[in-house]
Amino acid sequence: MSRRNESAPIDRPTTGRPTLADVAARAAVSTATVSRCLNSPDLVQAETLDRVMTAVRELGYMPNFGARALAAKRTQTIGAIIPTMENAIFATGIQAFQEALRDAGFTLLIASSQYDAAVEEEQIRSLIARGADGLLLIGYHREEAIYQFLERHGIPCVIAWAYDGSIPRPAIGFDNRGCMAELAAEVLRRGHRRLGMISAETAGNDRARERVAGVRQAMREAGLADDALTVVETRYSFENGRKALDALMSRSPRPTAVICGNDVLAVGAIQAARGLGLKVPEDLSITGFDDIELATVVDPPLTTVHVPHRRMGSRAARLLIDLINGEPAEGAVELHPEIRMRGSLGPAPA
Amino acid sequence: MSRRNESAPIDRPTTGRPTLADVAARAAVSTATVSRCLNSPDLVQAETLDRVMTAVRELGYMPNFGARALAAKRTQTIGAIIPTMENAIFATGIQAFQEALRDAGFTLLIASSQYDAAVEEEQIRSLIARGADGLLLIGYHREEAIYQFLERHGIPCVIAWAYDGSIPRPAIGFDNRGCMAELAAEVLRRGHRRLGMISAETAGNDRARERVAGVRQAMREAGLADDALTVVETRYSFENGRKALDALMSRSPRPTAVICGNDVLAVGAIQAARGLGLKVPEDLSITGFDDIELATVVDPPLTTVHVPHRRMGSRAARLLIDLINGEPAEGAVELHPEIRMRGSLGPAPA
DNA sequence: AGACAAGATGTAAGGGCTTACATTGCGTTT
DNA sequence: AAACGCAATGTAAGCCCTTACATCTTGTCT
Repeated sequence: MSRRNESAPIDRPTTGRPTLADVAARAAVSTATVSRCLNSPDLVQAETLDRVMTAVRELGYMPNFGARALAAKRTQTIGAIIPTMENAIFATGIQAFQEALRDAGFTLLIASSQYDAAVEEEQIRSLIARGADGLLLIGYHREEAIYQFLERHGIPCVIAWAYDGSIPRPAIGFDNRGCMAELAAEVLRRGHRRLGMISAETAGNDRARERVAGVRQAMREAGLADDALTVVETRYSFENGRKALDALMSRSPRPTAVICGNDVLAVGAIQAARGLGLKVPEDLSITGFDDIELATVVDPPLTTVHVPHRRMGSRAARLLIDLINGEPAEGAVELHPEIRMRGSLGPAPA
Repeated sequence: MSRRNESAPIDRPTTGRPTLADVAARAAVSTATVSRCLNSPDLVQAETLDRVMTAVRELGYMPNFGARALAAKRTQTIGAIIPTMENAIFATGIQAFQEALRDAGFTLLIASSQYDAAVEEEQIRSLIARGADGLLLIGYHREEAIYQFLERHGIPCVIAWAYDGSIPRPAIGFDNRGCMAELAAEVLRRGHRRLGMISAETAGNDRARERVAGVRQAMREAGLADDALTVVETRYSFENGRKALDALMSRSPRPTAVICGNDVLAVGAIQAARGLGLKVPEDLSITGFDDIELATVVDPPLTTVHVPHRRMGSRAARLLIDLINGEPAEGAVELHPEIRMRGSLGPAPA
């Protein structure tokens, strides 16, 4: 008679998922002890721990997340809602965010809102219903009621990809307006006087709005009239960048430089310019924003604003975890992107 | 005295999330009725329904996901584990998958495994612990024990991005080897006799392995010796594509065509070729695989295999939902990608 | 009018886990 | 040797839902 047979509990169910009770029975301890082995192993004697963990392994036991969340009122899960996963803009930052969370024992749940406020709201509810201990959201702009809702539920929330010192909310990001103004100033310094801008849709997107405002600000500072700028709004995609550039170039007089709200649009714009037989930057300068990997892959490489995505992601994680643990968090954090001068920006044609 | 005050329950807790019981009290019904209003509204009288839904709204009630999962033993949630979110390869397909799921009332949970089998396994467990009703996995290759584990737990699972008629498992994908063989045949037809290949790491990646096998198959069929092909393995990224091309070109004799395991590597390769002063396709032909949007953005545009990502995603969703509902599912589905001939492939230099 | 079916609602038993509190068994202290 | 404190473990009360079953109302049929 093998010892293994002896120690197997009589009534071990052979069907369905094993539960804490099954493990407890097999290890001949109470469910409380099994729970402790799993959650705070230092409270339990080495020998007992060993016996329990063996049983866990033998049964292939896996705690039921729902039950655990119900009993413990926390889930070690945090949720992030990003506008889109279709392009690389958020990928790097979120990746870093996830890595930092994992190091701290948290799991990340990601949802994408397609830049739609109603979808975002639904997803906030869904993530909270799923027991998210905290949330990462992109940009400040959303209905006040949502913030109140989060507050009422005691769900900490960090804003990323935007920074506004005047808003007292945990955030990590950068001054979209200021960065874009800086870049636009560089463009103007090169003699460009008629500008085009391809922006993301500004409705419900404060980052896009701020970037447009940044260009206008630089223009005012350079003494240019508002009508020296033509703005086209479109959704992020190569294809839309192409179309938008065609639209800008069909106007007269043509702009000599086109500032794009992000790199994806800028790459589309470069391609369209090539299609029109325009040389970049000799005939037309084009700039981007974000500095995704693609920016150095196109020809000519893109002059753009380098956003420190990885740093933003990992600090967002730290910020959020501090908030969840009730530790003193550092409030809003401002990062300082730098302009990367590359081949797509040149002097205005004579 | 306002009616509102009258109808408010005495002991309505003012703190924390409202529960079913709070709603029930406020609407003066039992918790069972509230539950029915939420889950099968047609079982309940219109007037009662109205009263309950009003209470739900007034309290901002939101069911607790964990409790619901515990009680109902299903979650209307399905999980997907993809190798990476860093590039666009899976983005489109997953997007379509998610949309189809949403239409059917399911929520998608996404995890990324970084092409690491151990991470994938951990994530499978985590998704199941979270109560996923079904799973989407990429490619067939993983330990048999994992499939048994899923079976034991009764979790339906669909494989995507790969199709192998000889494996009796619900799947939707395409014949990676066959498609690549077809493309390679086109390359050979143009007179190329010394080939290079930049592949993803083949360890634990059956799609990558199959694609390499496809190239070899085409070569054998054309009567070429195995050593006419040099393969470099690397992880997916522009940067790695660049380095790999440099490596291939430092050999002698140089290949006249480089077949890449996917479009991201191919774009990197094109860029590196430009850096070496090589003209594509006059001096060197380069091909990709996937036909992501980027393929038409580079210069020259990429000859590649067009994978119908959206179709694959939405049919994967249907397949999985059928399995979950115990309906007769259609087993493995084979899609037929087409080769897209573009500028990056030309005749072998004289 | 009485019997009965069908529809609407209520009652209460779990579902798997965590954790406050109770119990047990030691080694120490005096 | 009695008293005590502490470490290790057990007991059992929830956490918030869903749902089988019981109960109560109506309306219909004969």
